[in-house]
Amino acid sequence: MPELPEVETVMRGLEPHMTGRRIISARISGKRLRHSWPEGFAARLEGGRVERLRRRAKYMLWDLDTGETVLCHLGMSGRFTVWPGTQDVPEALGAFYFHGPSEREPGPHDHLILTLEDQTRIAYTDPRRFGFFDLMAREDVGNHPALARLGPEPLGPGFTPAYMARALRGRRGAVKTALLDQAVVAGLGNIYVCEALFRAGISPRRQAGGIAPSGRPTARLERLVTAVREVLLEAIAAGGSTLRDHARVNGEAGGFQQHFAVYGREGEPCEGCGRPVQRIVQGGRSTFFCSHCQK
DNA sequence: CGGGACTCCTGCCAGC
DNA sequence: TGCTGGCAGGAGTCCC
Repeated sequence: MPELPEVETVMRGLEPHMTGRRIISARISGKRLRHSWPEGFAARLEGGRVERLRRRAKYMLWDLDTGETVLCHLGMSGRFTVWPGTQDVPEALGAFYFHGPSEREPGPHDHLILTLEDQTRIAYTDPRRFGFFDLMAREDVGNHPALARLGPEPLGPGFTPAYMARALRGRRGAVKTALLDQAVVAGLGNIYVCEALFRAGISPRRQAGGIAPSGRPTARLERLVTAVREVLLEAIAAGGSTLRDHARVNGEAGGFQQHFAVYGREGEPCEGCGRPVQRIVQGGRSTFFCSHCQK
């Protein structure tokens, strides 16, 4: 699920339920996710009021009035589900994650369940356990190892053709691999890199440094920056992409997967030229592209 | 510093 | 029907 648009969708879904509310109970599965749970994690959340939700790249942050900030990454399969306090647990989701509205016993892949002061319940579910939570003083957030070396936000002012020219100059690896490097630009994943390269008409196999030989912006870089921004904004507007499960906190699917031009479409006709979309492997991960439309 | 291989974990699907 | 291998939206570590 989670690249930048999916994390943004989840955060927007959680915001109206969490912002301004106090956490009265936090329960963790105790199972190790990508990292061990921080010392005293649940106890340090309980009693805290959520002041603000933020996103940085694929990370979500919850600022609490205790002075601490929760850092969360969804990994590959992490998702949040919300049950507003005034509402019954939805039937379908209840069967899947909880055993019933009264019991609300956690399912096997629920790792964190919050209860807020108005009885809203928020569950974090993650079968593969590649996600993680951390907790730190708010002023230390920027120094957290996961955040300290991230590149600019692709939807922020720092992501420009001039920046990309400097960032890619001299890189000998493929441009596709460079765009997945969170130190180059923070928040892109496999789907949106494939889609952006298709829109920009750039071959994923092209050498990254070859797009910016002089370290100055080029027409290709202009197209790339524009394509990345457009694909992300469209995906956010569609509520993200849902491949195997729901991305949104109310259980509804995102819709952007309907708009994939190349991702997951090996063998299907390219919407530009009709030739079959190809799949190759780069850095151990699938790349989908059209070798005719992308040069 | 760059980059490829490998790793963590479970679920799902195609193919036999 | 049932098993097996491959693959999946991420990212850290190790090694060259």
